[in-house]
Amino acid sequence: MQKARTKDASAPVGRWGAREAGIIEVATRLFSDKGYDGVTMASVAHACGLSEGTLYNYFKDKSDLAVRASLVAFDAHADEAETIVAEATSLRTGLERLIALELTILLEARGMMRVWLREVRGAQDYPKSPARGVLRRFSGNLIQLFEKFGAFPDPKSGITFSLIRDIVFGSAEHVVWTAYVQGRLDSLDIDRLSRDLAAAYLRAFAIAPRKTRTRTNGKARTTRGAR
Amino acid sequence: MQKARTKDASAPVGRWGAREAGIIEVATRLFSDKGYDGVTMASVAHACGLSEGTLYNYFKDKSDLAVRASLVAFDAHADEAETIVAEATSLRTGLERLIALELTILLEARGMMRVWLREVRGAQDYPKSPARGVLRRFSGNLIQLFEKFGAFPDPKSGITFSLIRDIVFGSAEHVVWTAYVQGRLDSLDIDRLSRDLAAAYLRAFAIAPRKTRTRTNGKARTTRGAR
Amino acid sequence: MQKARTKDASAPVGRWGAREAGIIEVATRLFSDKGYDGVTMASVAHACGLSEGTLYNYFKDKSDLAVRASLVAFDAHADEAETIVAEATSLRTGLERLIALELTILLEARGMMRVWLREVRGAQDYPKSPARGVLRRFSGNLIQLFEKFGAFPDPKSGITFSLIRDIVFGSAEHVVWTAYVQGRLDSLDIDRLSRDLAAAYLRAFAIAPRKTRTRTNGKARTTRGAR
Amino acid sequence: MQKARTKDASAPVGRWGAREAGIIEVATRLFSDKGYDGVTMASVAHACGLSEGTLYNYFKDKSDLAVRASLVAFDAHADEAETIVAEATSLRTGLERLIALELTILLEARGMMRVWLREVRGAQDYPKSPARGVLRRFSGNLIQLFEKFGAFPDPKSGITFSLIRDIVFGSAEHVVWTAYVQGRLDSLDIDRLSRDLAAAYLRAFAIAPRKTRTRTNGKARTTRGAR
DNA sequence: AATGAATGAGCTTTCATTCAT
DNA sequence: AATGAATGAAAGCTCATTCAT
Repeated sequence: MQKARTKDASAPVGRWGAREAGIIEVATRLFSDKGYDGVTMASVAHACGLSEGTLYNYFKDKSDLAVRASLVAFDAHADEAETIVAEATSLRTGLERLIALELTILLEARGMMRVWLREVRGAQDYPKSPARGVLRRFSGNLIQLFEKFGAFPDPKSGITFSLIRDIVFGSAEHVVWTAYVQGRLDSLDIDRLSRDLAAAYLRAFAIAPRKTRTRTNGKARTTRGAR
Repeated sequence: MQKARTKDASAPVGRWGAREAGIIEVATRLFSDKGYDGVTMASVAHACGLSEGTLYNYFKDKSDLAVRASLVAFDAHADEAETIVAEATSLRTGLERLIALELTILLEARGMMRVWLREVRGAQDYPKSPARGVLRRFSGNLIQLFEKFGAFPDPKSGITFSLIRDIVFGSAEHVVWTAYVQGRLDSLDIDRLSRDLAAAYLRAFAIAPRKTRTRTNGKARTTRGAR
Repeated sequence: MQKARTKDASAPVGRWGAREAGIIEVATRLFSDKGYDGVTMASVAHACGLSEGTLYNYFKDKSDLAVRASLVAFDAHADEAETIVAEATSLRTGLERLIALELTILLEARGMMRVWLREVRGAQDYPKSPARGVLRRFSGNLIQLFEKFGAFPDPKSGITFSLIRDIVFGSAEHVVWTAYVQGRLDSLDIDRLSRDLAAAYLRAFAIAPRKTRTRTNGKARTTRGAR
Repeated sequence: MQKARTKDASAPVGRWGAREAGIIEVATRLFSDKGYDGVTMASVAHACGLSEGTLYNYFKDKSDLAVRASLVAFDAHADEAETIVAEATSLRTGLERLIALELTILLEARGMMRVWLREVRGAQDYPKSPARGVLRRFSGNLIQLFEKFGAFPDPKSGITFSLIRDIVFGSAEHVVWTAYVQGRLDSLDIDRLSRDLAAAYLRAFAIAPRKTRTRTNGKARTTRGAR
């Protein structure tokens, strides 16, 4: 799959990499706008100022291009998410920023998510490793945020980190989709939405501090402690 | 295939309806599995044991087939949802059952939702009335459930009914999708999941009784009753 | 080709003939409006209040229907032309009326002419006899009109009856077609056009009286002699 | 067929143009023989030794192919007509040559006229400019010929330039069509026919010199002035 | 005779992919 | 490496025709 990199590690790779990166950048924009089926290889080539055949020197086929573009996109997003978690000074603000990030991604790259889901997660035979890794890195940040602040859902509540992830990401997706379908994308107030959703989630996820963390006031303000 | 007009005079309609219903049933399964673009008219015809042209005796075009299939599916689901709301004795149990219904639908017809959104809601020229009506009837039930029990989100929380709908449906979709991708569909415990989610939502949606309702003891079992 | 007429010569034939005539009438209207390719057997059946299969009890196939309809139409037109010739009191007025008839036919049944040309005259294997006969009868009337008044083109002019027929019919066809394409059909003044064209033709066709007719003063003013 | 890009740098355009021209040539022949509906893209491709898809690299769709083929044909013809008018030394000889040209065109491309009328003049949305221009250039030459020699129909005769055009073109079309149907195409004597028709038309169109032209000796006899 | 659902060949068009240059 | 013309397998859809009832 991977295009045979030249033996020389220096410039050629860079050159080559630059060309590849350029294609991916263009393709990402197109996929985001029009979705997988709405993009033709010809349109990608044209937008790159290349010929169709050239694309096949860099990517095995259309699916490969989509997958690689997805990986790059998600990799970047995962980096942002990581930064958010690292810089977070409270669970609440961190959560707000993660939600805002997710909403922004969906807003800007609605189609890319579909591509990801369809081509990456959907393909059984695709080597899961890189995709898995990136996805894990991305959605894992949400969990790490909670762990960073020693916030764990009460086992009795049935809420798991996995469920939290589904709720946060699923809700965001549906919110954006609904807005899109109703033609309200422009009026989406991401900041406000993120705050409201974060607050709701913190109420929802019966959060309890974990013993490992030195929590003086332990049990009491679990929910509130999330502030 | 078989003409088989029964002797009974009213039968033809039934027969014809049966054929149509049969096609819709097959198409629903295919759309659910593969999505709109993944299904060809030829594949539907083949799966029905019919020729391609025959489909066009029953459905104007592919979009019409998808829309009609969606309507049938959602109509049935809307009926179920209505019953649930009507029979609900508490907000909590009603919510649990609505969530369970949604999870079940998604489990059985994952792709159909997409088809609906794409072909029905997306098509500007399609006579909105039936589609709109069905959709409203379906997703509206969630809201009606809350209203039935006089439960309204606190305006200060930023939570609206629209947001509630997005959270409930979006989360459900993502939960099922994740389970599907991870091959855990069979081990989904819908009942437990529904209970846990309902409980989380009731905590999340800062519910307050509404003054307009003359329910002297009102406040009592609204927010708290939801517990 | 001909549908097996029932043995009984009386009513059944009439009945059957009436049904057939009805179909032809409807088909003629449709062909005239939309042309051969613009008409589907289904549309004919629907317009007749019949089912598609029934048409095939009366007509071998679509071409047969078109041919038979053409024959009927041209037969009727030939009758009209015959009447015009029979009633004509002068070459000029007779010519005017024949031209007017031709223009009217083209105006009302533009598509039918095409059908005739395509399916009847174009088909090599179709038994030429009936079609040939009708056509001869129709276009032959123009020649008979000239003969009736002893008007024969001067052999030295190169003008033959065949050429006269081509000029008269060809011009009419082009006039109507041009008007149609330019959307001026409604403003066509058939009477005036017929008069002007007839006059022009009489100037054009160097007409000489034939000896057989006792018209002593014949030769001189050909144009005027045409009166 | 053969890729064969010549070494010459300017050649590619030529080559490409040659390929396109080759397709148009083949298509023109087919359209001429069978008419628009009688020609399938597959048949064109096959006749070119190309695959169907290839046609779409050169032409947007079937209509585009027909239109472009028409334009090429009419453009060439319009050039010829222009030359004839420019070189004409008398109305009579010019008219004879224009008629001969028209007869030749129809002989070679009977069906193309229909395609032109249907696809080019019939299409409202087609950029009228090139098509309009070519058509005007072509049929306008007939009128310009008359104007060149100061020959204008007598207003009282009802004959207009538009009608002259219809008569000349319509008659030619019908003459060729009749000959075709009767299998006499080979025996058409175009030169003689052109002379006879031109003479007839000059008798028919009550031609008068126009006052605007300073032709004091206009000498009255319009018919004769046309000589 | 009449029906009309079923057929299936055929149409136009798209597009991922290949390969000679 | 790059090109881009050529490919050909689908796709959605239409419609004349058939045939069991």
